[in-house]
Amino acid sequence: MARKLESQGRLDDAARAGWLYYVAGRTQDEIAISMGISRQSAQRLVSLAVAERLIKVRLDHPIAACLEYAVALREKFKLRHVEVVPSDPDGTSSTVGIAEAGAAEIERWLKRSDPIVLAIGTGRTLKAAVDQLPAIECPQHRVVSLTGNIGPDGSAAYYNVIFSMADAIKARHYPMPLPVLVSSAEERELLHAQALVRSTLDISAQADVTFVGVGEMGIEAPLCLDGFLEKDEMMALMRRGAAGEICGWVFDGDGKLMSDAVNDRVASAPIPPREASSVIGIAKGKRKFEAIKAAVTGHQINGLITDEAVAEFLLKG
Amino acid sequence: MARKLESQGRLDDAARAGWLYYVAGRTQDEIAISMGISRQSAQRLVSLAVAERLIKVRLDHPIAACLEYAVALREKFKLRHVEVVPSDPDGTSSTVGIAEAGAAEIERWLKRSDPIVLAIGTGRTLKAAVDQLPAIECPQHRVVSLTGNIGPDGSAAYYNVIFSMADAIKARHYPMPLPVLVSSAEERELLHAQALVRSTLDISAQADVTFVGVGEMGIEAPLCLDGFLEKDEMMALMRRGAAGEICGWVFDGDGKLMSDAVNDRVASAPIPPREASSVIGIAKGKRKFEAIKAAVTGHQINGLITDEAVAEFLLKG
DNA sequence: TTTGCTCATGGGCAATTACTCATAGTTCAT
DNA sequence: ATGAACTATGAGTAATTGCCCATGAGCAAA
Repeated sequence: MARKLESQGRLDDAARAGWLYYVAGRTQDEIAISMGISRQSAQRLVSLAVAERLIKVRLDHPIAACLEYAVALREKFKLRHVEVVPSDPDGTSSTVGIAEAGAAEIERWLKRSDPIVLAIGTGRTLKAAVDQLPAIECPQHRVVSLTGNIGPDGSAAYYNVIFSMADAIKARHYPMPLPVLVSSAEERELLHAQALVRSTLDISAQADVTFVGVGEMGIEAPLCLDGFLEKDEMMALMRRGAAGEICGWVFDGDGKLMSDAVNDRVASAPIPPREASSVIGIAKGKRKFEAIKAAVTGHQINGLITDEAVAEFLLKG
Repeated sequence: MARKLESQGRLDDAARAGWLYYVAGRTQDEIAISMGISRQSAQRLVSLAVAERLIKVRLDHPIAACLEYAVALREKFKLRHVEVVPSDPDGTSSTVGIAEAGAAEIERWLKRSDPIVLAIGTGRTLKAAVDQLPAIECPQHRVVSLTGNIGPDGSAAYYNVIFSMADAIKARHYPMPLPVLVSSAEERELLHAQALVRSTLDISAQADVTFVGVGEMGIEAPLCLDGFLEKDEMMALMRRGAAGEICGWVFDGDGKLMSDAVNDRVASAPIPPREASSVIGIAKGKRKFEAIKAAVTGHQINGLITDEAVAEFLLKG
């Protein structure tokens, strides 16, 4: 009884100390004096108030929700790095917000003074992110492309990510003079045997960090729009369970790379190992929901930069 | 890049840093590393988040002493709702603590799903409370001002409570384009006859809950500081027995509205009926002792949010 | 009464945070 | 272009806080 009252009184004191500290903004010394206790006791009361969750802190800013999503996603999918940007309610652009966040993350890596190998995929989102990079000279790093920069018609690349990037940061760069998809597995072997391509592939395998887009399936998918896949090929792929692709590598709903004729024709470098390096996907948008979910589920990527809408979807299931 | 965007981004960063510091409990060093900035910059962002009121702290614990005071006050003055916050021993601010408590109570009403009419007075304390409100959308409610928002010199309001509030909660709002005091009873009638003012008055009479400040008498009183009353008018009022005012309505030591020339000039809406609705006063401080006592004694208010010092005073007499 | 346990306390110290100051970069008016 | 005014930055330092530990009070069981 007395014990109970005592500890009740202690909680009251904790509440009072916590109030004086967090709400009134007094120092623990002042609190100690006004409550007639030692500073250490005041400190204990304040931390007790926190431990007992008497003190509720909340952040009144759109960012708050994003940060909470990020923590939850990192936990749920065992990711190394997650960034969630606020969704633009009526934004139609698929790159606004996310591009800036992607650029900021790329920049963080570039600012390192020790030399790193940075691998880059392709796609509209990635291009938008790279376009946000400021001109910072990083001659110590190397940038390597995972995917070819040749269009299906033999023309130069659509989303010329690596050249834009190298231009901005003045680093050595290793493009891949191939299309994303070639006509057969045999052709791929032939092309990959070329010395130039060979060295690019070797470097890509050493990547410290990789940034890739995540492509969805469907007749509006990048692979179709850019002419690498015909509509009927795409439909067939989807019937076989394809959920999305990264650098052309098609995976199913569990995020497993498919044993499929299409994957045999992918000329891109393999996605660098997720165990040893950071592979960060940059993607958002309703159309990519399933593709992103599959990618994180199957650990095709171990980092994700996305928006609130995607985060909600991923946490819901 | 636009300056606007820059400072927006800075607030975002501040929010992020504040969240990491207060909610996630990281040190400023860790935050600095993860955001790629110096420790000092991280510290600045955290304090910016506090300064910009992005961080809201509240104490979720009825401190025994305060709770006892509250019960005793509710009993003694037949009040519907009493809240007592701890006094800050040597705090000079007249709003610290009470503003958060006021905001929490306002929030409780706003969270109701059935539409209500919420009436609001004016004053520094009320403004401080409203500034603590988070952004919650309550389009079902209506907010009406009891007092004018025009200064004695014709300028816009001093403590623009209702606009701040409407801004935070996105509800329909009905301000009153009048000064607190006009020159004569006749002018008041004339102004009150205007259609716009008329409808605001009608709505205010239907208020489900009302939040008001309690003003004291004296040459330091709000009415004087804000220029509505000259010093000699105030002195005369006090000689005639004035003890305090709510929305400009002056009452005596028993809390009875005075039959006085000054009250004939008050352009505010009448205080909504205490029998049918909650009228909650928010006030603390030694200078307001007598005014608050009169207000609760005469049932000008039937709810009170105040601090320990006032509670002790009210219970002593 | 003794023993053994729990727990609050205050001292001391290391970690963390707040603040001041000098400097470098920017803006803006001349 | 030039310089004043302003702002952000990093270093350095003082203030504040967090934590470990030895101590002793309170209390229940032996």
